[in-house]
Amino acid sequence: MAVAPALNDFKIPTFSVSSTVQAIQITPYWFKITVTSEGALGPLSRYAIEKAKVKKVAIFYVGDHESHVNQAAAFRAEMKKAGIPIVADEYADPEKGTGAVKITPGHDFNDFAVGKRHKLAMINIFDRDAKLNEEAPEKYRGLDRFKVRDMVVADMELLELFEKVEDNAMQIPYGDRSGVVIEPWLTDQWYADAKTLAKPCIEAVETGRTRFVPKTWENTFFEWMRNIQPWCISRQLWWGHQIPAWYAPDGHPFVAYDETEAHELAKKHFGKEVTLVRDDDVLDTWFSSALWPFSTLGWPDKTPELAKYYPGDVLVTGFDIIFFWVARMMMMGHHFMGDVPFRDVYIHALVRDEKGQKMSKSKGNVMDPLDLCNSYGTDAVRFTLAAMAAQGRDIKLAEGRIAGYRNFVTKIWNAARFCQMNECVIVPGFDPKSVNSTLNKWIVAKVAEAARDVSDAITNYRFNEAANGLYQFTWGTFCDWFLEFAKPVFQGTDEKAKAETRATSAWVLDQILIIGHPLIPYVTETLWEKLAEAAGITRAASLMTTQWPDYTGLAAPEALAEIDWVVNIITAIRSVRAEMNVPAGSQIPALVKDGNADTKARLATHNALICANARLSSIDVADQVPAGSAQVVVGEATVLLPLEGVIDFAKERERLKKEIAKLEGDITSTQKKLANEAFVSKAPPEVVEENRERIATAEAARVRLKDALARISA
RNA sequence: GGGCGGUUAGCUCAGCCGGUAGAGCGCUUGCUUUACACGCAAGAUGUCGGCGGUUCGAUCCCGUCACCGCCCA
Repeated sequence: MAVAPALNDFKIPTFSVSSTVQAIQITPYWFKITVTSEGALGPLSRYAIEKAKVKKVAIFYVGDHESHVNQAAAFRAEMKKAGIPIVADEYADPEKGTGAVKITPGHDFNDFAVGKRHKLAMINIFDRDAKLNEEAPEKYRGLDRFKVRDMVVADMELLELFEKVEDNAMQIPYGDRSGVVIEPWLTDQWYADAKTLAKPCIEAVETGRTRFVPKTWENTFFEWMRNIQPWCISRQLWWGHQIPAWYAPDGHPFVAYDETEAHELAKKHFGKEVTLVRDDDVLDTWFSSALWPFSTLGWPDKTPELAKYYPGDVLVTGFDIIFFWVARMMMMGHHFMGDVPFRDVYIHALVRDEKGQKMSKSKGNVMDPLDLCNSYGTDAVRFTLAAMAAQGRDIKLAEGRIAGYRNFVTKIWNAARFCQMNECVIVPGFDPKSVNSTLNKWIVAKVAEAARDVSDAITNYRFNEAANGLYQFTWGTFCDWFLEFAKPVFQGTDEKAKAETRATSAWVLDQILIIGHPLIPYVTETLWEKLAEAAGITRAASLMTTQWPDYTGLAAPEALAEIDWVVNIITAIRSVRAEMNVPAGSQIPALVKDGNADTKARLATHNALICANARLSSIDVADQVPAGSAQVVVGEATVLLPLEGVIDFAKERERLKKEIAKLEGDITSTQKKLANEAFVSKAPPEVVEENRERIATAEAARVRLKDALARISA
């Protein structure tokens, strides 16, 4: 064993069980300790009864301790006669009780620290079942701690030394599995020199050789590593790596690589062969686990895997593991490999239960991911966790969220089905740069944008943004608009356009699978295979090992502006229809007034598309406004829906007034801002300009809306 | 007691370098539009915890208070 442990004085173990601290009412007992004829020193506070059986308690004073001790000289002499030391220590609080308190260094963490400071005897009064041992007065030996507590009270009452019992809330640890109060218990343990091991790890984080994401977790790491205590590596379990320490008959320990070496050491020490007994304890789980980054790669052999994969790129883990695993892996990595085990440490959110409680196996409040997967699908669960994995925040897992993302997975499946029905088959060698139709250029550019967003987000460990980017593109852009716009093409007669749009659709779907794969691996991998099958091709690789594509050179600003305009005009018309309660099924004509050249051209090009999606019988350019039209402003133009006899014009007037009022509110506040000289002179010019444009746009729209209002108010 | 984080729509949560707030679910209204009702379309909803400060301008920066949570002692 290369990390030579030192036999430490003591450890106060809790048998490696996890415990929950509960506040319970316990009852400090007050006893009268009458020492001499000069009188009682007074009741000792917080006299935890089960510890009082031992004669050799230490009692100490605080504050003005010299005078206290002098005053109590007689008491002190008496205690000394009984072999009980009195010490002065800051630990006792004179504000509470009498300022004098008995301590039991062998049975309390704080008392242990006081005991060490004053070199007091550490007396253990329990056996491993928490029954009283031979250190206790004879009548208590072999009896259970709780029973003895009652007996001591009775005995003290008999001696008329019992003063009172008080209620006092205290934090008591209970074993999570046993449900029993856990008692500190003195045993010998092996320790590793954590301070030495920690030093290079601290430096690694300071110099950025290991990086925490989010950065704030550095503080947690530093705080712990800089104040690190010796690491107790002994565990009293029946399984695990046994501690490589052997004891001679006189108790002298030999730490060695194996038993043979231990014998050699013993022989050197004693000058003869002796019988050696190996320590029963096993190494702390974290000790063994800390070897993981390199032991899994073949260490201690110098394997090619070790050379290639050590150090790793990233460790993904929870913050509660920073103390345990992360720090330990770094210690061991540095010690054995001379380098950090990983470059980045991504601290992910902790998934809590619906009450915000940390899930724990021993607590039994774990939401079984398999159950969730059975209900919603594994992709939905995985996607939900990614979507909620915002940095620096815990996740309270809500099932509604999972159901929502389950729908998303279904949506992709249905989109693929739609593509299949429309013969959108993968065209080998398809070049997205080569597409001619504006619609196809538009979606290709949108793919590039979405892929870049998702990719950036993943690179920066912003998985929620990656999930959101994929979702918005797939559903909000590809399904809601592109496929809808592709429908007339598929049903049309322009074979050339049909072929290109089919090929483009298949390509886009493929890109969704690729960029979506890290988040929803199962549905994407399945579709990846099915789409290839349908196209009669063989994929070069499974989706999992497919290269992330290069999407450079796919931008198309003009196509983007053109189709975005189509989207806007359709949305605007739909909105008016819905607000005016135009029956969803009825096809109505529309007219466009005051459109510029661009608008007129786009209107001509996309006429059928707009009609189909806005449920229009026709849409044409018009100079005249028919009486009784609902009107909506789209950019510089106004769209008119002649609805004489169909709609309620009082309602339409209200609608227009409401929109005008909204615009006027905006205009007023922006004007106010621009009237502020300080703003104009101090704000960045582009911000000032932005506000000027805002006001111009709003005013233009207001003019058009007012016109519209005037037309139907006559 | 020390440290860290949180408080944003009914719920669960985003919001990067200060420039008039977003998502999912839920809700309202209307849809047998031949991929999808796990759907489509349209909509409503916010004193960005309170109070001060810095700034031309604060959900964002600073201070402070309140409440909630976590870690350590």
